[in-house]
Formats: sequence, C-alpha cells, structure tokens
Amino acid sequence: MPRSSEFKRNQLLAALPDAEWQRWLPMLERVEMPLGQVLYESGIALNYMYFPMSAIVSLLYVMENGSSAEIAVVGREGLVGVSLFMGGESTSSRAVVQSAGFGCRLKSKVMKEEFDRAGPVLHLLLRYTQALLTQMAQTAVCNRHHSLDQQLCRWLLLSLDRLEGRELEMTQELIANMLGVRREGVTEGALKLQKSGLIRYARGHITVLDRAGLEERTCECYAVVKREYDRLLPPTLAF
Amino acid sequence: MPRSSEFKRNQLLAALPDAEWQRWLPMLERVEMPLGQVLYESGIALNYMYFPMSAIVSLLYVMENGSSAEIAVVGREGLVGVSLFMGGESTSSRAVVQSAGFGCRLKSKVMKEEFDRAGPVLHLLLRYTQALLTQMAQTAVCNRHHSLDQQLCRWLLLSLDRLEGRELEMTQELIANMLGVRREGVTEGALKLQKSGLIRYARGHITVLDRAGLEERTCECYAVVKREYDRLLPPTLAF
DNA sequence: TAATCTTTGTTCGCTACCGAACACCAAGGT
DNA sequence: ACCTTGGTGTTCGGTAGCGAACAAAGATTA
Repeated sequence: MPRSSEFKRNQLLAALPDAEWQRWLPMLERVEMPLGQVLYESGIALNYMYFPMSAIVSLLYVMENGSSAEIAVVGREGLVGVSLFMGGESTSSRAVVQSAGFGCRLKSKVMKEEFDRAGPVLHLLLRYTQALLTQMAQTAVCNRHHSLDQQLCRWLLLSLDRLEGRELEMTQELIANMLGVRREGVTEGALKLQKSGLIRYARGHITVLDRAGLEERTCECYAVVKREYDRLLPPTLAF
Repeated sequence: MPRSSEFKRNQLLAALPDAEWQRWLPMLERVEMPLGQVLYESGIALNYMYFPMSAIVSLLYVMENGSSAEIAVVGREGLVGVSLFMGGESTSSRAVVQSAGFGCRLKSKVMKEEFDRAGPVLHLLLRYTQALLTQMAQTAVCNRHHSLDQQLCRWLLLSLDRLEGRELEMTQELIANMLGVRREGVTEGALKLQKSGLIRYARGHITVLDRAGLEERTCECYAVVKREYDRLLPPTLAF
C-alpha cells in the first residue's frame, strides 16, 4: 500500500473531498501509537489532532482518587481532539492509546484553519462529533442500568469494530480500568464468555469466536451507538 | 421587562453580537414550556431550536424496557437541539421539560442558515456544545462511581443553577426517573438531606436551605461540569 | 534452573441498591 | 364530609458488585 493512501484507512480522511485530501496530504504526519501513550491530558491544550488508522484510543476521565472510567472510544472511524475545533482547546478528560497501532496527525493550527473554511470538512467533523456525543450519552445510560457482563460484551464489540480481524490484545486489568470496574469482575465475566464458547483468551490475548453470540448477550447500547455511527457517517460518504 | 429583552434571560441569546441579535429578534417566538412537554423525540427530526429562559429541560434516553436515564440538563445557559447544527437532524435521546417555565424558539431552517454564516454564532454554539459534551461525559462517570446520595446533591445543584431563587418544583418520583433510580432511593436520600437541615420539602416542593452543604456532600462531578461551563461560556462573553 | 513478574482464578464478608408490598397523609374534587 | 389521587415513608429479602487477600500458572530474566 503506498504511503499516501495508507492514511485513508482512517475513515474520516477517506471521506474527504478530493480538494481537501490533496491539500492535507503533505501536512499529515504518520505516527506510531504505542499502548498507553497519552495523546492529551485533562485541561491541557492540544498540539495535534490525531486520526487513528489501526490504533484504538480511549477517552477517559480520571477521578481525584485515581480510579477512572471510559467515556468513549475512538478508532479508525474517527479522530481524537474534537475540542480543537469545538473551541475549548482542552477537555476535562484524557486520551490514552488502548490498543497499539498507527495513526496520523495534523498540527492544531492547520486543523483550525481547515475547519474555519467552513466547507465540507466542517460538516464532516461535526457529524462525527455528534456520533461521539451519542456514544458518550449511551455510556452514561449503560453505566446506570446494565450489568457488568453486558457492558463487557459491549466493550469487546466496540473494540472489535475498530480493528481488523477478531483478535484483541488487552489484559483483563486494562479492560477493568476502562470500564471502571474491578479486575476480578472482568475475570468472572470473561470466564462465562469463554465457557460459553464466545471467546478464547490467554494472558492479554483475546480471540472472538462467536461475534453474534456477543451481540446477543450485550445490551441495546451497542446497537444504538453503532446505528448512529452508520447513520451519521455512512461508509460511502457523498459530498 | 420589555418583551425583546426578556429573551436575553437566555444566556446564549444574551451573548449574541448586536448584529445577530437584531436579525434574530423578529424571528424569535416566545413559548410556554409546561412540565412534561416533549421538545423532541428519539429519532425524530426537529422543527425548532429551543432557548429556555426560565424552564429546565432534561435530555434523557428511554430504554426498550421503559426505564430512563438523564444524559444532560439544559436551562437558560443553553439551548435544546444541537443536532440541528451538528448535522444529524435527530438524536437517539428525548428532550422533556423537567421544570415548567418559558423559553423561545427559532425555526430549524432559520437556525441552520444562521449557523452556516460561519461567524460568531457558529463558534458560540460550538462552545456550548462542548460544555454539553462535558456534562454528558461527567454523567457517565458519576453513574459509574458515585452513590445515589451524591448524585442527588449533584442533580439538585445543577437544577438550582438554572433557576432563580432556591425553590424547586419537583417530586421525588420525577427526580428518580431522571437519575434512573428507584423512587424509594430518592426518598431516603432526601430524608437524610432534610434531617441535616440542607433542604426542606413537601409534596413536590423543595427549598434549598444550605447550598454550601449540598456542595460538600456531592461528588467532584458537579464542580467539574460547572467549571467547564464557566470556562467555555463566561458570563461576559466577548467577541 | 531458579527467581521474579504478570496475568488470571477463587474466596469471603460487606454494602448499596433493587423490587415488591404496604401504610400514611395532604390536597382537591364531588 | 367523603373519597380519590398523588406524594412520601418504611420494611424485607435478594443480589450485583466491592475491597481485600491469596493461590496458581505462564512468561521473562538471571
């Protein structure tokens, strides 16, 4: 794959009209995104906007006592740093790479100029932001009403949608931190899924064997979020 | 108060530059917002953008089984219907008047045209949307980690901030629906607050006696959200 | 090969919250 | 004056998830 079109693995970049794509191409910088990398920190102004290509990034809030909760997840369907064009420069959350991979980035100054052209880019980014908004809202609902088991399935599915294949590299400890629950709870949930033959895992490596089975066990939240992403950012985005 | 400046009780309208204010004035329509009124429904395209002046509106998600959870609350500091300019036309949530009052509205077509002028209005509305985003994120965190008692205090404070005075008209049943918990749980929480002398209530009428006391009992979520609103939409907004 | 670290499995008591059922009382209509 | 309705108080058993502590097995290093 030639380097230039590798960037189109990010679906927002892929949806750019040709004019913007040509303009952006020389300014996009390919970056490695290793597990645990912090892309931005609560209250700190961003220097770059990130477009994941194969990595997955978690937006999470870290509480005063140190425990955390995931607010949303971003993969190749989206971008990290909406506060750049929303006008706030920073947010009260943190962005951490949750699954290692690659992405590319654009300097915040460039990004803001592009946004302020108020053309198709603006509308594309805002539609993505609305999808993100839906995901946050549904996370709130899910945290309120659904069981750990259901949430675990939702989380696996959301991650799976953002990767190629059916393999996930992540420990139960990591998942627990993201969901904001105890590691033991995840162990028990994962055990049930493994015993039912839906997944197989060992030491930080998870293989999804029965995706449909996961969808059966999860709550409505997964479908609501997925439907909204598909509606707002259909695979073939026309301008 | 002359009718025209009554609209400025809404803080977004009050923050409009004079040019837009003059242009909007003849198009703004004052409306009553009675308790329980549904401003928009999940999946239905909006006809109007609403600017509460004295009413409070809850954005909530209603689950398949009928139970619900509040995602965010909007009062005179904001507007209802961000999906209009975000590009989605609809959302998967519902907007319900949670505290009766007045507001005004603008036809969605007009609103979109104004937004697309890509001037100060756009940036104002997007900054508000980011504040809303923070509120949703914090709701998710709060639902995950904090006790019903803390959430009750947070909810009372958020409502109080959006009203004049220290009186709230709302039953425990209503509060329970918003928080997505049992009515009995709210009764117990409210009893504790009353016994501690922080609030007094009877049959759907709540008087806050000790606001500082509520702030002591609530979790960090309230302060995080408040700080972010103040940062993004300071009382004296300059263009 | 031994020593250590990481990841996962298991147990125990505890608490917050749930669902259900019911009692009480104020307000308002007839 | 009665009755209905709506809002609040109380109780009881059940359970999901918590915190803590510890065991076991795979992986990594010495």
